[in-house]
Amino acid sequence: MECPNCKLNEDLEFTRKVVKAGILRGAQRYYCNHCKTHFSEKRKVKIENKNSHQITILDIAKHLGIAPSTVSKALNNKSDINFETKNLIVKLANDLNYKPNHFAKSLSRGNSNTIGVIIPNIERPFFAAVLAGIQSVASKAGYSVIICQSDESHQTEILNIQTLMASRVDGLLISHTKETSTFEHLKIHLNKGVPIVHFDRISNEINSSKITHQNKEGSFQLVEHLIENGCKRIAILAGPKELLISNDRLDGYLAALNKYGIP
DNA sequence: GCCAGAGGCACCCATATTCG
DNA sequence: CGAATATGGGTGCCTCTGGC
Repeated sequence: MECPNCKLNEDLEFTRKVVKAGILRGAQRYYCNHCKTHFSEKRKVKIENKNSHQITILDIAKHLGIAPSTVSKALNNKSDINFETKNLIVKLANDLNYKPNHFAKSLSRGNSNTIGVIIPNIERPFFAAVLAGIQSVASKAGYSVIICQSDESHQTEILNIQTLMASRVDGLLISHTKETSTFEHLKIHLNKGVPIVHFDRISNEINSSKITHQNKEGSFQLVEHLIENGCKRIAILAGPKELLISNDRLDGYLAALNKYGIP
């Protein structure tokens, strides 16, 4: 132990002059009577990196005795690198099973290549089909998708948005809960320039992109098509409670039936 | 002087730690 | 207690070196 100011060694005189002065953030604190200053004990063991098992470009660089930036260039097919050096780096990366850290990539690039999706209920076939479509398109574009379920709870929807934004998603696709009537939790992010797209359940209160379908008109055309193709009797199956037909869709069915006088 | 190859530093950002 | 610093991985940009 040595006082950083006096630089005195740990002799008898020194031990008389330095006294323990409590614990500060896990480290022993001392007070030097000679120079009248406080100082902390240096930590002897460096805190291990929790992800130290993961191979990084630094490991590859150290192994080959070159700079990390050279490794980065080699692994990302940049032009200004020697062919043989590049081959050495790529071979070692393969041997060590190197995988890029996506968090660090998003840190430097400012984007995560990830899209957040919030749906009210994953059990509804409609949303399952929408998710399949989103996943397919996003994957082709090189994006990953994080899916959250609000479970028709406004509070859960807010928490989902906070979680997705903390994960630095590049954009958000959302279908609101039935409880949602205020949109401040979305406007904050929209004003910061985060792309937000509403689908299925939309609101005109918020100035975002919207994708919806016309239930009433679509249902009307569906029934009309059946009637014009010879159907005389039409049964409407409501299904289980969670799959009940929406009112506007039912209005469409009934309007078409009334038009053709079919009970 | 020009060019290719390589090195090194700042930056991104949140969090933990250190220090006065 | 607040300010300063370190940490993590990867990239962009600038600088340096050596060969021609």
